[in-house]
Amino acid sequence: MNETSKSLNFIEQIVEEDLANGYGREDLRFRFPPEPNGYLHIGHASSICLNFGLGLRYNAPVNLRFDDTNPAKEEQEYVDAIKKDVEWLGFSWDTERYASDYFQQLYDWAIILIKEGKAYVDDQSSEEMADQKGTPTEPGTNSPNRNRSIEENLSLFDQMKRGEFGEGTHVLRAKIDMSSSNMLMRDPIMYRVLHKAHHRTNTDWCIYPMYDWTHGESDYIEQVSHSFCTLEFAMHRELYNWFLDQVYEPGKIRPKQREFARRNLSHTVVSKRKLLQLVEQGFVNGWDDPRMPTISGLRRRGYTPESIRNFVDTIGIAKRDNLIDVSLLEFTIREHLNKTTHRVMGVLNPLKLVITNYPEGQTEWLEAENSPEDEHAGSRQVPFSRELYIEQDDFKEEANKKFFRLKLGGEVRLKNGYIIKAESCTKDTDGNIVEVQCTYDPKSKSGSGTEESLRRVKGTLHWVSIAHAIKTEVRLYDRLFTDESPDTHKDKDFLEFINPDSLSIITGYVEPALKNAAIGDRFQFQRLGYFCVDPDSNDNLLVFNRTVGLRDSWAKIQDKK
RNA sequence: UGGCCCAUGGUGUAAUGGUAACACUCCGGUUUUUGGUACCGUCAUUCAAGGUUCGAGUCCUUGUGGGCCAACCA
Repeated sequence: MNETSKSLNFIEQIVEEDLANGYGREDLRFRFPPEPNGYLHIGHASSICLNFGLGLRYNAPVNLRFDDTNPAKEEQEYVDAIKKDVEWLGFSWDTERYASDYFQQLYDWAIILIKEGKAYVDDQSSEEMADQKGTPTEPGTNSPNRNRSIEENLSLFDQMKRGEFGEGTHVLRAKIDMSSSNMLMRDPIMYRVLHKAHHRTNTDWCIYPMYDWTHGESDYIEQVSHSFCTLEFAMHRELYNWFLDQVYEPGKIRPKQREFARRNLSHTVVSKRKLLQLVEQGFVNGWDDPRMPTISGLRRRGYTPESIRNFVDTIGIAKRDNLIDVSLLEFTIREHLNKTTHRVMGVLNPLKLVITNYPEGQTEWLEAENSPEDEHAGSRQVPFSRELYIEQDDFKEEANKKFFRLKLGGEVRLKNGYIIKAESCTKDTDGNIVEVQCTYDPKSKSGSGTEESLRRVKGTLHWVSIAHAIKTEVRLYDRLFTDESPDTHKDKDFLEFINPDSLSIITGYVEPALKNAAIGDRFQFQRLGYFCVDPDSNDNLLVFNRTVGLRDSWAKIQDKK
């Protein structure tokens, strides 16, 4: 990681400035603080790479802290998935923390606040409190309970803790300023009553701290130096600092919150709430559905950690609203897979090709290069015979000069094999071409060095020998939404933009070398794209996911017509 | 009609008062036994108006546009 020539993003600059102003390098500490209420998505990858990247850059510890203050939404399943995803992306945390580890400390501090007259118990309804809250343009009014005695507050809060009150009946509020221009400073709630079991503390508590009261104090407990979050928390900073003021002791590290813009990806949604909706309402088959922008979905789709890190690095960190084109993500995965995958042949829309002058029953094993990008990748043998499958798109009875593929009377090379010439074709009663008959030039075998083998023909087709091919299931994915920014329409729900054709499942035929492919293995199906073996595969059936297609300039030429 | 934040090619990000650049996309071309890859090239950028300065994308003012803020969510 030689970053010397690379410019710093504004977050890195903040750290650099602190260092320049005397901040101790050894005092640097960061954290990645997910709430375990859903799976991590590509947007989180930015935050992960930012925080763990800072840790790597400064050799500083980075904690993985679960922000688990709401037992109503959080589950162990999510904790496990998050840990797996962070590790898979290639990062190691210093210590695994939970905000729930700090419930006792938070409670003790809350008692102090009450004793200092800085917090009070309110037993009004949420509606009443909302009314008193005012609006962004009008100040709020004080709660009638705002000036309860310290003794009464202590007693009430104790009763809350002991479970004597029902949910929604009592809260502990910080006494700050009901007329602040910042709504969050209008006596924010610190604790609410929740008679729910927590995934870690079980039923030890029935009062749970709110985000604002928890987050900054957790940073402080862990002595995190820089606490980076997304822009929607910018207004929370004032409160974050106010809460810190209440507990801060000189000499300790005082965490600093700064905000950056979350990354939006085109043609999808990057919000745990909306992704959960897609899962729960069955628009996708789970959080790791390959169409999901989740880390687990991308992993199953065939994305590599390297490509995601490279993507994140390319899109950078800033403060303005953004909508990153998914084509950039596709570029980074193609870039990595081009260099790392072996080339194989598979046919997705088969058209039977019969080589009429090739001996019946004969099989010949042709040598095929595994990767033109890697001279050490070696080669393999591919069976060739009289009856093959080629792609339906690769044959036309008649076509103009721009069509480099097979047409009647025309020649193409079969990749790694021979030059063939289409002689005739047969059709079914509906006029669909069902078979092509051709002849081959026995002297044109690839790599044989003969004059005929060196002849240049414009088109090269991939193919499989019908008798040797493995029948597989292939899942083709398209963008999940038809709109580039489905959740930013004020008058329309994002679900209205679901792409009904985001998944199509077809039967494909691949060369026998893939017989022993393992789950997760990635390949380039030549001329088609990158594919990986899905976990749904079993001994009887290989299932492939198309990670991404190859760039297709022929398709572009077609589109123009 | 309050507060906070933001504004650089189609997209994203740099330029830290001194020649506006990089990547992706788009378009065109060269090479090619993948219409892939690689390589070359074209088009295209500082929201507006004032001000400070020898010099402003950068600093100041005002406007305009966009985002966020009134969950016992995070």
